Amino acid sequence: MRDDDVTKPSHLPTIVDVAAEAGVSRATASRALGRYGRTSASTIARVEQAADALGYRPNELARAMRVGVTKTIGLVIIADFTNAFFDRATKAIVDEAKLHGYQVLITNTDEETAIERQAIETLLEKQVDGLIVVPSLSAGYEHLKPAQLGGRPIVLIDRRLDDPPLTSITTDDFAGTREAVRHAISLGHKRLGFLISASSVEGVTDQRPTHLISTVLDRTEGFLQGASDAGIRRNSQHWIFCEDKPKSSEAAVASLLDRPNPPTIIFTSNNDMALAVLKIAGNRRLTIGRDISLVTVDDSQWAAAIVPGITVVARPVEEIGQLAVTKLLAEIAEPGQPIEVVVLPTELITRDSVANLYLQDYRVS
Amino acid sequence: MRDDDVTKPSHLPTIVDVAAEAGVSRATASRALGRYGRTSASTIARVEQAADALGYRPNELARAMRVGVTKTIGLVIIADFTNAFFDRATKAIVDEAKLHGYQVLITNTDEETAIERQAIETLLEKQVDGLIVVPSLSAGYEHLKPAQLGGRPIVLIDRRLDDPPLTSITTDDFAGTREAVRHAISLGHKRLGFLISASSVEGVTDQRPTHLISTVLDRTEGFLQGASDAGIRRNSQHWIFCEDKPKSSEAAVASLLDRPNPPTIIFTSNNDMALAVLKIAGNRRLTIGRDISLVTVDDSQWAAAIVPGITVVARPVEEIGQLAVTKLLAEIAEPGQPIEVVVLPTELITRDSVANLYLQDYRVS
DNA sequence: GACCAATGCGAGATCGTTCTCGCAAACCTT
DNA sequence: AAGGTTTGCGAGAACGATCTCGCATTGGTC
Repeated sequence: MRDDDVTKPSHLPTIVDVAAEAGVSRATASRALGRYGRTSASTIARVEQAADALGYRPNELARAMRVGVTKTIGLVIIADFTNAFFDRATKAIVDEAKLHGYQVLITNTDEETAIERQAIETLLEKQVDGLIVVPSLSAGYEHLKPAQLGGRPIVLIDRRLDDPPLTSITTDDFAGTREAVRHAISLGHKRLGFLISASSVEGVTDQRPTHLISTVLDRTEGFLQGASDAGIRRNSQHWIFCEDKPKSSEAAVASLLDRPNPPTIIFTSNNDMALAVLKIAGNRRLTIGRDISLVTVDDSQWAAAIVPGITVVARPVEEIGQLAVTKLLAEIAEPGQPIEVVVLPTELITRDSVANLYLQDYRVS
Repeated sequence: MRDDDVTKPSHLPTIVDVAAEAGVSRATASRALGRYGRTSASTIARVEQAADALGYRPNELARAMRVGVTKTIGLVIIADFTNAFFDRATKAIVDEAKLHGYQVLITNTDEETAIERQAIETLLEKQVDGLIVVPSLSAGYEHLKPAQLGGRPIVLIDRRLDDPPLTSITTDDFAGTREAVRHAISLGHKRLGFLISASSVEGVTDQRPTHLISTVLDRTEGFLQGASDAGIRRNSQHWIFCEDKPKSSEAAVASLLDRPNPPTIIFTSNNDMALAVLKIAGNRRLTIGRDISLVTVDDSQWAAAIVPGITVVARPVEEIGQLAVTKLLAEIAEPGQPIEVVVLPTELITRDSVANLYLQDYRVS
């Protein structure tokens, strides 16, 4: 470690410094460090010694430019890391990528298409090798078409898209929610409330929005199917669509509860909305799992820990992240993989948030 | 939009293609697009037209190499995005960075120094302009010294470090937890339980570990000070150190509760541990805020929504993230800023998880 | 000793930008 | 009309790596 001939003060050592130190040419130094071509053992040793004497670190930018590969993938996710899904997915993706020697450049759209478009643009300019995106709700997805991506592969998570056909990793939310509804019905619930997140909506509405992201759509259809399978009449189903914000969700819960013949159970399409139910129930001194029941999509630590435990439709979030990365890297390594729409199964985890009405008929109003 | 003269099938358009299309030189095209130097209005128009006819997107790698700036910062965080702190911080950092035209390359160490060192190495090779890191517990921090960083600025969050003196953004956890203890004591609590996260520990122990990260240390000291201020005797303080894992935390809670003269309140040093308390309390049919009280550090959505609401020492997490980014960018823009140790205030948010023992003396065993 | 193959190494091109510099044409100014 | 100044543009170097190619040297074979 010859620390300081202070000839060039800043200026990080480059490969030419290493070459000079070892008394060889740039080419030889590169070959020695990169272990390709033919180099004698002795010069390899000399170059390596020179390299760490100087504290040489290769400039990945230069390398990337030459070889055309950055070993970086871009992740475009909607903003809410507080959302139980996206933080777990992010972690899984970062970890899995690292396992394969990739790093991830992360951006978030706030569910806004303009930002998403911009984010993808920037990522592409930074020459990411591929993209993982959860597409925000939008009319047009032209910016996700292969041509716009400069041939760089992309995989979608959480939500599928029909128009530009793309590989996506999703879950069978239809079956999952249908199962949840069946479970509730088997416990005697007949008046069902559905609290559906719809970012396309302002505030709260009974009207079904024109456009729902696939995840929400599947959940909605699952609820519907489960209910109609059991012969639940349409007027015993309480649908309500609301914006994905605490205020709106809470208003929606309140309005559900204030209806004549209110639901005995509320299904929510994500964790944040489940919290809204908890909050309003708490305000009204209603006990979850007794006075009002609750099932939500996505498991979380708190859902398992609190009393009563919340019954959930659990999705294999980590698996989604891992699969997204492996599929993406496969396509990067060998372009031309078939487009794949992966649908993973969900799991109903029953805890204590749905009351057994057969054991407490007297309580039902 | 002349879509396809299919002369060169792949090969993204570069600036020479744009120049050719516009009938000017590379230099002129660059100048026109980059709006520097002198270029006539008409050629600017022509070049721009050519650029978007071709769908030209600058290669940020090449640009970065030339100008020596990547507009990218590296974030090295410990793994747990599920941890209420780190996911919020990440979001805040990503958002704030975007606001300034920066993107963030994210990696996580699993609280392991070797991984942290490696992660920083990789980030530096990718030529990030600066680093934000939450240092993992470790003996040596040589890899955080300026020399090892090639002069690139760094700011720490969540935890401060004494040895290499570095700019850090932290909170006054000492004062925060002391206030929490005072609050509990004012409500009649005299037997205090402290559940302290210590990643350096295996399982559960009463012995104070040799090394605690600054955050945990401050909280510990704060508890201690609060207790001794009120004259709480040492043998009424129940300390327990445990690994930051669900299993260990739950074991620690159980062991606390099983002591002779068990604590009436448990302070936990993070959210995950608070969940452990909730869980064990639930198993034992103990009601939080009545049979056992709870205060934790860090607010979260669930802590506010559940019944009873959890009293917390809230930290301004988003502000930490924002400040970290602004300080870092300031140093990037103008190196030589003084080292700064920012300590932000916390806020005690009282909800219903700590029982008022003066109103229910009869319940105290 | 002559020929051929194998080996080790260096010169130089390349990736896609930016930016300095100099040159020519156009534009004043007197 | 002659000089100087401005303006617009292009040639070419630079950033820091990789990698092809060819040249010299070595080694082996008959």
